[in-house]
Amino acid sequence: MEGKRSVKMEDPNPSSLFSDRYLVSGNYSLTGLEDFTIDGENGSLGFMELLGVQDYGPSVLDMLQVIPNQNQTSTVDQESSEVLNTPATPNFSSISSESSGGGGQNDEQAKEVVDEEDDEEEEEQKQKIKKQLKPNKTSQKRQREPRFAFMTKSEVDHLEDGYRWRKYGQKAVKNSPFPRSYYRCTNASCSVKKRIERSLNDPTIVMTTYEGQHTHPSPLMSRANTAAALIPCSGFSTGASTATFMPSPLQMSLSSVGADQVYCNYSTPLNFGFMGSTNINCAAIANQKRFCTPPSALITDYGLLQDIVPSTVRKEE
DNA sequence: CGCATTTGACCCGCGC
DNA sequence: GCGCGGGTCAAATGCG
Repeated sequence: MEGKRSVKMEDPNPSSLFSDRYLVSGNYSLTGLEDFTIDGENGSLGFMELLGVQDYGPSVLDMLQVIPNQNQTSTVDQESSEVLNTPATPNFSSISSESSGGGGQNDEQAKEVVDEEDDEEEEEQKQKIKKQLKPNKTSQKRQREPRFAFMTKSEVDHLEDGYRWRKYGQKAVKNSPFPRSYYRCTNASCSVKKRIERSLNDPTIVMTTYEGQHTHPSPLMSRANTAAALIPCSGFSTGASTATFMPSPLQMSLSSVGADQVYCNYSTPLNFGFMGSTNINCAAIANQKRFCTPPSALITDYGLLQDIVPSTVRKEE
């Protein structure tokens, strides 16, 4: 276990570090995985709350909140306020596309003959089914789950976060050479989605946007909850310390991902305590850490705050 | 064989 | 109304 390290928010050149759009007040202390707090102006859903992790174990991010300035993010706030109370409704409506009519064809040949027509009819039927389903889905304006985005300086796009994800889509992003990937939680009863894309401003930064709340514990968490919580990666105490705020150039990313709240983490979200295997986390962190900006002189006392906001990212818009 | 990924098609909302 | 871009679906494909 490492001793606590305290860091004052105003120490590492806050004017350039933190966007004026994201108000943060108070001091926070950096430790392995505990006693890390950042006080915003108002309380709202925390990252882990939205992920539904808070019920399953201790987390640094339980106490971490980044509150956007309301003036600047009013549109986002409005949207989020619309959906915050929306229960997570599973999207898995079982549609039995089997032809209800059936019409038992005993004769194979007759079946083949009819197949072509059936194909068209089936297509039409499918279209009808779709159209019938549409109003149910869209009669009400599609409600969006609260979103959380955070940024991670990482070589790999898809960061291990303790949950299992299934990729269901990928789209090219306008004005960006990097595609956006869409993932859905593999748990059948869980409708959480996440999007992953690389920052246009800094390709080494991965923007991960979570949408919805997990309705189940992390698969890894259930196995290695205690171990992960008790044995932080001592070699990379960045788990807590890298949670930070939106540098100016990346503010654009906030709007692009449509997140309600944004966490910025230039190391990795991997060792946030709620994660699973410590070994896995450490390895991943070690791998990703190499892409962080060297922290120069502040690494001892200030953790990796300079990692958090590399100078290259702090350029003006 | 089961599950995950890929990828083109489709749908929808929004701005003009 | 139309076009564009974001988001999702689902068949095809890959992989262990």
